[in-house]
Amino acid sequence: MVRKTKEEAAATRLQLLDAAERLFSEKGVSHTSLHEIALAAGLTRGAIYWHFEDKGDLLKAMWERVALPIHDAICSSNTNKLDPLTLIRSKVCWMADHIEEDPRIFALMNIVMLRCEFTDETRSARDHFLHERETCQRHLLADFDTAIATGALPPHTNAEHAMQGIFGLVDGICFHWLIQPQAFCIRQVTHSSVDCFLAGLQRSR
Amino acid sequence: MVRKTKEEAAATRLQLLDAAERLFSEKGVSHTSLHEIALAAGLTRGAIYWHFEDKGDLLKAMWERVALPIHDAICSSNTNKLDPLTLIRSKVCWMADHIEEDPRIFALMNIVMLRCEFTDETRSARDHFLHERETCQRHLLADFDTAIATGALPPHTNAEHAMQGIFGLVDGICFHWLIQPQAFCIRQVTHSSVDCFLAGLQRSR
DNA sequence: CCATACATACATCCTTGTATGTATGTAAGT
DNA sequence: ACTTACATACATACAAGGATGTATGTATGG
Repeated sequence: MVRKTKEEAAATRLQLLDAAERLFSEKGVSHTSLHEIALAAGLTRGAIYWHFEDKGDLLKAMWERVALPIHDAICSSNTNKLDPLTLIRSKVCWMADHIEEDPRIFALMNIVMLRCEFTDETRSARDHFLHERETCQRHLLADFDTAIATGALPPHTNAEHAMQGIFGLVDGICFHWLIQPQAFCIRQVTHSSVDCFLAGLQRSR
Repeated sequence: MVRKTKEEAAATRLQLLDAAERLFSEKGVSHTSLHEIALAAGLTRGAIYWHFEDKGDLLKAMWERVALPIHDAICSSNTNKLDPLTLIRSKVCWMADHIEEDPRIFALMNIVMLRCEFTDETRSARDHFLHERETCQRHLLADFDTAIATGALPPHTNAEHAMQGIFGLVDGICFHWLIQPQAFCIRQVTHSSVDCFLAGLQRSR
C-alpha cells in the first residue's frame, strides 16, 4: 500500500518517530537498526530514507519533537507572578513531576541518559540537546539573579554555582531513578532534595 | 613476537584493558570494535579472545579494575574519627576531587555516563556497577543514620531521601561536567553544592 | 611433549547506503 | 473531462564493508 497524500505521509513520519523512540529507549540507539525501526512501524527502510537522511537525522528529529515541551516548561517566563524561589522550585521539579506519567518524556530521558552514546553518530542530535540545555541554564541563572535581587536569597549567593548545583541535583536524581525506577519515588526525592538545597542557599552565611 | 611467560601475558592483558579503556572513552563502547582495540594495543583479536570471552567481558574487566578504588573510597569506615557530616562530605566529594587528575577515573565515569548504552551487551558490567553502587548507598545511608543519631542532623531527617539526594547531586554535577568540562569547575561546584545541601538538611524543620 | 599465548584465516551475519522500481497524487495542457 | 507529465512516497534489490565468533596454525615455556 503506497501512501500518497501529504497527510498520510506526515502520519508515516510520526509512525517512524514513534517506533524509533520506543526501540531506541528499549534497545539503545546503536543497537537498533533502521530495519528494525521500519519493521516496527510496518514499513521498510525506504520510508526512513525518504523522510530522514540517516539514523542521526532520525534521532535528532525524535529528540526535537519531545524536547520542545521540556524546554518551554523550564524557560517559561513568570506569568503567574510566583515568588522567585517557588518559580525555581516548580521549574526544576517539572521533569520529576512528568517523567512517570508521560512515556514520551520518559523515553527521551532514558535515551539521553542510558541508551545513547555521545559520539559522532549522535552529534547533531546532541548539539541540539546541548543548545537547549544552555538556554535552560541561562533562564535558570536569571531566575536565581532575580531571587538574589529581591532578597529571597542572600546577596552573597553564587548564582552560577547554585544553578549548576540544582541542575545537577535534579538530573542526577533522574539518572539514578532511570537506572533503578523501583528504588525510590523520583517525585518525592526530587521535591525534598530541591527544598533542602534551596533552604541551604537561603540560610548560608 | 609471541609472548610466553605469565608475567608477559598479564602485561598483555593490561595493555588490552588500557586500550579498551581509552577507545571506549573516546569513541563509545558499541562504536569500538575488538579489532580496533587489539590494534591500539599492538595485538590482534586473537589476544582479546584469549584473555576475555567477548566484548562484554572485556568491558566488565575494565570496569572492575577502576571501580575498586572508587568503591573503597566511599565505603571506607571512619578511621580518622571525623565528625559524621565531614565524613559524608569527604566521601561524596571524592569523585569530584579525583576525576580531573586521574585519567582512569575520568575514563570510567565518561564511559558510564556518556559512552555506554545500558543494554544486553553491557549487562554483566552494568550489574557489577549496580551492585557496587548499592553497597556505596548502604554505607552512605548508615553514615546519615549516624549523623542523625549523634545530633549532627535533626532527628526528623529522612536519611533515605538525604542519601538519594546527595548521591544524585554529585552524580548529576559529574554528568554535566563530563558533557561540558569547560563549563565550570567540578570541584568548586560540587563542594559548594554539597555544603549547601548539608546545610539545608541541618536547618530543616 | 604438552599447554600456553597468541596470530591468522575463514565463514557468517548485519548494517548501511544507494540505486532502481512503482504506484499514486497532482497540476497543466487541450 | 481527459490525457500527459512530473513529483511524491514509498518498496525492493544490490553492493560493499564491517564485526563477530570460531577454527586452525605456531612458536615458545616448562
